Amino acid sequence: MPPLPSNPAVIRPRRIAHLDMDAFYASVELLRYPQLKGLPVVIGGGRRSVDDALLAQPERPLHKIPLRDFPRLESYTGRGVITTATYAARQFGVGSAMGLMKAAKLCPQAILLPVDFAEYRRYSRAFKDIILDIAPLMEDRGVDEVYIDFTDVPGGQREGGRVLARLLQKTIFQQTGLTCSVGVAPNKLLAKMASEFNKPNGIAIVLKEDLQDKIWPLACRKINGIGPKTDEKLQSLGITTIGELAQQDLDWLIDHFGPKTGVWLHEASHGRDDRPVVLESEPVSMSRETTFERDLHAVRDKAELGAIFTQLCQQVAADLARKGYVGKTIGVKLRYDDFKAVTRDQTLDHYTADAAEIRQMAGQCLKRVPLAKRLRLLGVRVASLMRLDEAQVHKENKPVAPIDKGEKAIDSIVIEGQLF
DNA sequence: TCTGGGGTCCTAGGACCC
DNA sequence: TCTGGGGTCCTAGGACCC
Repeated sequence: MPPLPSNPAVIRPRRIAHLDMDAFYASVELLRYPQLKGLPVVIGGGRRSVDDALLAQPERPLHKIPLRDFPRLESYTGRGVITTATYAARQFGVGSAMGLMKAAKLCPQAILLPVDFAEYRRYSRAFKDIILDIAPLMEDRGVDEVYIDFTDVPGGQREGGRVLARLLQKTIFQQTGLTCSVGVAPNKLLAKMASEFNKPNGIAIVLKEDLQDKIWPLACRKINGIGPKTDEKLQSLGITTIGELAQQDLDWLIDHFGPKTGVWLHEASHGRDDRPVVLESEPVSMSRETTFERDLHAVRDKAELGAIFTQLCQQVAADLARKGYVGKTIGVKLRYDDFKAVTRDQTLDHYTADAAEIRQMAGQCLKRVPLAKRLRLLGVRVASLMRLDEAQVHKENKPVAPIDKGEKAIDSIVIEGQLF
């Protein structure tokens, strides 16, 4: 067999960057409220408008609001969790995902700001547009993170990527006032780890030959994809660092973690990862869920639950419509007061984005779930999505069941539903 | 006064078809 | 008639990430 023709695009060593905004939500808030700089600030909580007091005086600019007018953590009651905490707040031991009530005990004087996703999304769009102008191969990984393929960007190979990383940092800071950290490496796996090395406002370059010195001493948990469960299992097997993981025999890893995870652990520990930078992707599902202010009972709180349920269905339907999708797998999610969760879903023979139809199907799913225990969360999900424009093409080819139930109001279905 | 909300991907069993 | 596969879809749960 003749040798395959060489493909320079494949052989060329990749330079992949991971760019991570520093303390993104907190930094955006500090642009609005610079008077909070250096203070313990916690962002989180539900939709209760803790900054009503601030907005109540529009003639007073935000940056002039005196500290005493900001709400404090100690006055919070509810089930929210911390989304972000500033460094000053972290000194007190509070951190991401911690319940606000618990945080209030550790640092009652901390200032509590509500999460303002609309504002964070604006800044997210802004910094991503800046990146796209400079380096067009960008993968969106959420509101504050991206991967960027430096390989073919002019200057992307200089100093291992440092020159381009510096340019991105500088431009983003000039245009938004926000700092970020960048890691550049031969692949996404290593780039992600590298971006943490010199936080905040740092750059780290990792080359293939740096594996032993820079990666192997790290805890296994630093690998994106090894979470608390896998880490615990690794620890129980006596493996703490990535280097120790790399020492393990592939067959031994497969025995303990299965073929897929076993191979992946082996590859990751050796710094190997050939995932491409993905520029565009289609959503798989859309959902809405809510945790109640107090646990609700399916029978005793039937009316309240029914109203919430309907609202969730309407929100999902609105999300689908706004983004231009239809779906055919409808499901519910419940979390009981003991925090155990269950899901039920069912697939239709046609696509829909209709609130009433979603409500009806979700109601069917709900009937298959035990409802003796009290509930703390209810969610509605639509999956198996298709873009609306494609769905319409399908519809022309072969007619599907009617999506529009017309004036058959949601209210009537709520009454008919017998859900609780 | 523990533990949000919105996602993706994987596994595993069963149904069903070829 | 019996046996054995493979492939795909559906469903439930769980790990993980931002």
